[in-house]
Amino acid sequence: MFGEESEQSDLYSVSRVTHIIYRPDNLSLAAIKILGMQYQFRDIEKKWKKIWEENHTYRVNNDFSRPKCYVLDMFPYPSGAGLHVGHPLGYIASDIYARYKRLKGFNVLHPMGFDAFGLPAEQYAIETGQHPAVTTEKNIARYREQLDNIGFSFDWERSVKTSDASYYRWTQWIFLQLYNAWYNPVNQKAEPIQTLRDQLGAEATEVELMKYRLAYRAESYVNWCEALGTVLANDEVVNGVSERGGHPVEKKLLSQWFLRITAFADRLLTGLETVDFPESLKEMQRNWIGKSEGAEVLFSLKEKTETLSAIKVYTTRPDTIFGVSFMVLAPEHEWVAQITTPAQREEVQAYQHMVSSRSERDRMAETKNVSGCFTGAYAIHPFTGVEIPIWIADYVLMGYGTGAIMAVPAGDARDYALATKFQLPIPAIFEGKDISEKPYEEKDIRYCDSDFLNGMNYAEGVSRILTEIERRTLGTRKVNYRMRDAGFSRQRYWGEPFPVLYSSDGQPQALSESELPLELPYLESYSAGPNGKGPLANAIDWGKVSKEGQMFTRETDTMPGYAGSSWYYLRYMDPQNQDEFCARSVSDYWKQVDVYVGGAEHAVGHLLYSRMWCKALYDLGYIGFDEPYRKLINQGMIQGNSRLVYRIQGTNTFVSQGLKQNYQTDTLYTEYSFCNGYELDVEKFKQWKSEYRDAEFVLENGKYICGGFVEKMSKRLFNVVNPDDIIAQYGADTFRMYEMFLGPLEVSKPWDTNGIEGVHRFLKKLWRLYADETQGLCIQDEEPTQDEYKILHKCIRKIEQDTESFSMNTAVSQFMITVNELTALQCHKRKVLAPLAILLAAYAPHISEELWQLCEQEGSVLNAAFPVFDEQYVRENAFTYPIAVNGKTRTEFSFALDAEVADIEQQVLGMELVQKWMEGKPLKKMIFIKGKMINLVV
RNA sequence: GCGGGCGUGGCGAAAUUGGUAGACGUGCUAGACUUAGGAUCUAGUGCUUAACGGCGUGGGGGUUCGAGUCCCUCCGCCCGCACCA
Repeated sequence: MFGEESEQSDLYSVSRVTHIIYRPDNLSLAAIKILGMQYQFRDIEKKWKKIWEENHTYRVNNDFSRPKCYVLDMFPYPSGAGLHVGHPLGYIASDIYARYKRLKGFNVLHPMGFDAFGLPAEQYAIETGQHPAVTTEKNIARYREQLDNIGFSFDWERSVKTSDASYYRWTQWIFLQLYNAWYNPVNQKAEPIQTLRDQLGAEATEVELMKYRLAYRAESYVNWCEALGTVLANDEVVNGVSERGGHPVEKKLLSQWFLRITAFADRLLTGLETVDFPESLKEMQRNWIGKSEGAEVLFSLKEKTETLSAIKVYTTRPDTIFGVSFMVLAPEHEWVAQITTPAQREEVQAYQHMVSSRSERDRMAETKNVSGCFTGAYAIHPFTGVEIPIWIADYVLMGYGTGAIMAVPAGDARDYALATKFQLPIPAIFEGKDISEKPYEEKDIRYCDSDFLNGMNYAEGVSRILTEIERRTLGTRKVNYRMRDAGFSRQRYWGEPFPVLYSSDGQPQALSESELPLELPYLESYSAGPNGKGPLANAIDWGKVSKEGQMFTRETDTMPGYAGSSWYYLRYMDPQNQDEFCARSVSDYWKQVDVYVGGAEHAVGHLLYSRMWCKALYDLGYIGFDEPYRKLINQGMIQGNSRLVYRIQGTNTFVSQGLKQNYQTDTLYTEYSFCNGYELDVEKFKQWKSEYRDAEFVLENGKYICGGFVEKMSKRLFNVVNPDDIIAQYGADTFRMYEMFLGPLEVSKPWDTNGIEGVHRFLKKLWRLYADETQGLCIQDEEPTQDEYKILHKCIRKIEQDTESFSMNTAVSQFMITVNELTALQCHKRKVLAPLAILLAAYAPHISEELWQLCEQEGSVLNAAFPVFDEQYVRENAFTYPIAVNGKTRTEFSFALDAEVADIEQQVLGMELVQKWMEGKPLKKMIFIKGKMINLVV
């Protein structure tokens, strides 16, 4: 029987954590009691903040003897707007998890830093007219202050800023490693460029090597954004406009640095199977990588030219080759000029001009209408020998496959559309499928009019045709990826300078490691340089370097925002290291990030790039793992709850929402903070803006009721809620618990200030279990009853389960239930309340510490161990009623804890009834809940 | 169009993963204590019915002793991708 062995102390005093986080030598217990017997959250939080800071409570040691846990948040851009209540949501969840794991005895790495380089910081600096270095520092200070308010357990001594030279020195260093490496397709890994030199022999030129380097320079069409004056990566362009600011983006041919991420495409794909990411995010990455398997097939030209004898197409449906009735090239394809007949030249050029003059956006909008133009040239079908006209059309993209396709109108919607529009033949090749209205794109087919494929199904057809194509050397199997190499140059000031020099002939030359960091020069003006160059081009002196008697110029572009964030999780492990980006022995200890919490918007940007960097560093032997994040959680957004008022047109009179249909009104935004729910505080509103000072109001039931809806939290919409205000009013502990209570972490939900009262009330109620407002401490030393232990253990189990699974919302509910139950029993017993204080440590750390002291426990709650859930007790009290044991039972001991004592008589009665009903069939097991039969196993 | 996810009270949401649907919190309604209360406490609160009861997890169908949960189908919403051959 539980409770008789006097082992209760083990429930909470097991100190498996060896290092002492805090010992309150400097505080007498008497002094603590005087703090007041009301829940004085301001004093409590101030006090513990100070103690934690003075004692470096959250300092993390690289103590290799202990099991590790790495809990990471996506670090923020320190923007000028500061934090709103939505930003810390994920941080709170990860902090709870980190604190919980610490109580469980893990050495927990839980750092925070700042992604200080990049476009947003520079744009903000431009807007405010200050130097980015200044605004960044200022913004960071503000972020830091706001974050500290919330009571996070970050080890700030490990903090990184991507814009610090001591940090970007290593960003540049990794860039050089990528530059000095290539992807060996035979070994399927990145290797030092030397192994390529060995293969190519002594005559390998720099130009040739550049075609293999993982960081390489090439001339290519890139996304050029005129308004931002810079190149953007594919993931920074959304629907044809820039992600930042929504400016138009066009294709421009430029010489740029790229990362050869495509070399890792297959591993980025297969690696997804080894990590615990949300399925939707994995799917996004799979789509972005866009692997497709097919074949490249050669179609000889009828009229061969000097340089071109055949058109190479890429297809994923080689099985439909007998349905080819024409071919299509991308309009900008270099072959077009070579094959176009004189008769068609004018028409083709007009079409090419039309296509190239359209913006990305126009082109996207035009997806419904097909257009195209005949080149006059013909190819020969490799199997039938039939002549096939060659067209150009803009639905064929230069950047994918070979930029040329074989058109099968019977099986492809776009080919079908073009064929219909220009009355090209649509050969039927699928038995019994009607293609008079639309093509047939499904794969449940049998072929007809397809020579040796006739009668086969899809699987047989594909296999046969591929064999045949390769046997006749008409082409090869080919895997294609939609993903492109990542543009790595930005014509910007606020980023990492490239550690390269250019000789007079334009050849890049890497700086040596001893020359790092190449510091970003301080510029007075960071406006764009000449000829579409970045601001660094204005730093004339900086840009010229004399070395060993030769003149060099520096790269004036900088690295993109994602450079620094691609490896920061490694720097946290060993942030002070002057000699390496991270010592191998240290990264071998911390290894992967165990839990990474952040927004889904980084799905195809940061998360792909950092996975690629990780793989490259792994291949080159710098780290011992090739996936950076073991588990990823996407927290939802907290949305704004906008409030609207209705002004009668042409007046300064505002009418309550319920009455507005009687008037002609304009709808205006008002501050969310002026409202209690939907009720407007009229006085606050009047004082808001001078134009409202004399405003009048038409009320309903004496109240002004606002309209409202949910949208993005933004200053512009007056729906921003600052965590500082909430914390000033309710305290950090209430704020933390409320954000968790709002709903599941992954789900987006609107902020609602009203609901916070309930959580605050809970903490006050909790406090009253320990201390009475009038009579002071009320903790008792009596032995708890069985019921009281039940309540505690139910809570231990639930908090443990919920915290492990990031279901913080139900964990908070459980705390409320527990406190309600203990209050009802008027339980003030130390042996229940002390472990309860520990259970709360992860969620509401300040009050947890305070309550622990009220229990007159030595040391810090953060040094205690998580209470142990007593399985034995629960097993012995299971209320299942086995008739016979056979196989699986649905009843676990977990259910039994909640059950009231089952009424045995009722069970026996139920059993008799069931046996009657079963008419003698063998009954092996019955399962009861509270005396009611609910399941039998037969 | 393709892919992923979702649909439960006035609202945010629970539901031991197939086992008493709506825990917990808000909101609302009473009441207690109060000079007062935006403090605190107690009770009630899915719909319907005077009551017994009946009906309830987007609609319809199915599997099962039993379905919010599994299957089929329709409807609605959200997110991602979108001429990728």
